[in-house]
Parts: sequence; structure tokens; C-alpha cells
Amino acid sequence: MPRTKEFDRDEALRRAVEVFWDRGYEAASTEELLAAMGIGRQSMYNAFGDKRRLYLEALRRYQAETSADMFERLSAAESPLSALAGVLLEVARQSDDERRRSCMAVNAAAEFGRSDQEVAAILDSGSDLCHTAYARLVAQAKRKGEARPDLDEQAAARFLHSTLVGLRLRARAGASPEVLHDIATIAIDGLRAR
Amino acid sequence: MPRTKEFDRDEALRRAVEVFWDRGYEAASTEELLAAMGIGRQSMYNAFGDKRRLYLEALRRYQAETSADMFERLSAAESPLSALAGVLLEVARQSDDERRRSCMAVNAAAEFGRSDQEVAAILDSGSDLCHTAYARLVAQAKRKGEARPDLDEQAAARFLHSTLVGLRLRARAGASPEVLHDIATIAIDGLRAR
DNA sequence: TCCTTATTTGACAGCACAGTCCAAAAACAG
DNA sequence: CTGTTTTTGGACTGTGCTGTCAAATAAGGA
Repeated sequence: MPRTKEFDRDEALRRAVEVFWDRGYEAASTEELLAAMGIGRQSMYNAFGDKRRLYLEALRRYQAETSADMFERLSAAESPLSALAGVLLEVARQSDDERRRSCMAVNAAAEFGRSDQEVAAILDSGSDLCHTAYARLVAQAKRKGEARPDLDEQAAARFLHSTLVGLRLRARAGASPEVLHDIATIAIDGLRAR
Repeated sequence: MPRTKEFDRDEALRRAVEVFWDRGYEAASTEELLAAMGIGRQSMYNAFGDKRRLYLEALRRYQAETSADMFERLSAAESPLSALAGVLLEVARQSDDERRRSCMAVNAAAEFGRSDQEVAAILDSGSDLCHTAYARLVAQAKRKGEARPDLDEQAAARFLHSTLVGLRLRARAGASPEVLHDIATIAIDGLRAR
């Protein structure tokens, strides 16, 4: 029987996510990655293929985890609109302690645009998931009378998604939690029925 | 007397902006830059110092030009709120023909975060300029009764800035003009007095 | 104990990159 | 035409990068 692996693949990937999240794809060197993952060169190439595949896997994992978090937060709230507000405000809150890393997916979109098909596909699927969730909540909010009755759910969902992206990039650019709080508040207030 | 320069420094910088805008700082190689600028290696090093200084100069120039455009657009409109709407909608319109490059400043913010002090300073000054312009227009809109009277001008200005950033990144991520149009419309409608 | 098989380790190849050096060309004053 | 001064182009340097290779190592099964 062969020698057994000495490292935990999942844990190593988790640490690779951190590095890519901080530094992006290009700026993250393999040596930096290996140091953070705590494994040797060849082990990484054996387990993940190459830097690019490691990145794709890291991006998929990041998206899966963060969207799971978000969906949990969306379903836990007492009302649809406050659930959406909660998600936006959470980003504003996180931006301080989370070392201003923004969101790995937002960074990926900025770094690659649509130049990389696989990256674009991963990001698109994540965006779609968010979009449907937002649209459903907006519809609920309308039914409950929380949101303006004339609101187009699809358009509002697109707006919310864009707002989150903007929030995260403003956070990366150094905006303070108060600034981000303002942004989130105005965005939600604009949807509210008055 | 010395030999006279064979190239137009301004034109060369203009072309460097295009390359950095498309590809960012890291991904733009000097050879790519030189080819686009139409000059030799040594000429670039003589005229601009090095790649980093060229980038900083390109970023400053980009910001000066695009904000001049925006201010013109903001002052030309018939009403404050429609001026703001015009700016947002212009981004939505541009995103098609402009080869999905988003905005060089947004890309720079994503690429560098706050890791580069000089880049951050350039971006901050641009953001400040936008912010004051937006705040003034929101105040005007309130006075004219176009905007909600309870609106906080500073917060609304922050919101508008974040919305623009979001729009541009969504454009880079591949959002269609219709999607961007929706985002812009909902954002402005949220500020409007009803 | 020895053999098979997979992982680890360290060294190394190949490449692309930013930046430098130097000789040749070009412009103009005298 | 000559001398001075700057630009120019091409070759070159050194460095850092990703990815590979081969030998050493570990873990069981025969």
C-alpha cells in the first residue's frame, strides 16, 4: 500500500482561499500559497493540478461557503426587507475586521472581467443564485406591503446585487463602516413603501 | 542642440491609459505597453521613469479626463436628479461599445485595495471630488422637491458613488445594458420624492 | 524482510519580466 | 562640415516565476 498523505486537502484549500482572497490570482505566488497551505510544491501539484486549477477550486469553494452563509441569514430574519437589509449591513460591519479583503468573487470579476471563460462561468452561476434569492425576497416584501408596490422584482434584484458589489468594492477602497452603513441604508430605504 | 523627440508624450500616455485600463497594472507587460505606445523601451524609461510611474501618471490622467466629462454632464442637465440619472445611465449605455473595460479607477481599487499608498491617494482624491459633486446635486434636488425631503445629502452622495462603482463592476462582469439600465433606474427612483 | 506504490523533498529547467547599457542616429549651433 | 547633446533601438542582465524531475521516504502486503 502507498504512503498516506500527510496533509488535509480541505484545510489546505481553505488556506489557499485566504491567500487568493487577499492578493488575487496574479499577485499570489505559488511559494506564498505553499507557505500558507503548509505543504510542499509537488504535493500541491499532485493534489490540485496547477495554480490555475487551485484558484478555480478555491473560488468555487469560497462562493459555496459565502452564499450558504448569506442564504442562512436571508431566511433567518423576521421580514423580507429586513433580511435584505441585514445582508447589506453585515457587509458593512465585516469590512472592518475582515482586513479589507472585499469579496473574493468581486475581486475575481475585477481581475478577469470576462477574459477567462471558466472564471466567468463560476461567477455567473453565483450571481444567478443571488439574483433569484433577492427577487423572491423582494416579491415577498411587496406582498407584505414592506416594499413599494410598483417595484419590478427583477430590476430590484439586479439593483440589490449591484449594490452589494459596490459596497464590497467601496470597502476594499477603504470606506469606513459608517460610509458603508449609509450606503446600505439608503439602498434599502429606496425600496421601502412610504 | 540635441536631437528632438520623435513621439508625442501626451499621445503615448493616452495609449498607455488604454492598455492599463484594459489589463490592469500587473497583467500589462512593458512590451505590450511599448507596442501600444509606439515607442522604444529606452524612450519610455526616459520619458516616464518606469512602469510604476507610467501607471500612476496614466491613472491620474484617466481620472482627470473622466471626471471632467462627468462634471460637464452633471451641469448640462435640466434638473439635478435627471443629471444624476444621466450619469448612471451613461455608464449603462457605454458598457456595450466600450469593450467592457469598466472604469480604470474601479479596476485599480480592486487590484490594489489599499496596499499601494500612492494609488490609494489618487483614488481617494477622485472619490472626494465625485462625492462633493453628488452631495451638491442631491441638495439641489431636495430644494426643488425632486428628491425625498428626508434624504441625508452626504449619505445619498455616498450611495450614488457606490452605485456607480457597482454599475461599472457589473458591466465588467458582463451585465447587459438592460440590466445596468434597471440598476440605474431603481437607484434614482429610490431617491425621488413620491 | 522485501517489494510495491504513493508522497514528499529539494533541486532545477525554462521562461517572461522589468530595467540597464551602449553604440548609432539625429538634430542643430558654430 | 564638425562638435555636442539627446534620443533611439537592440542586445543584454539579473531576477522571480511556474512547473517538472528524480531521488529519498513512508506504509503496508506478500
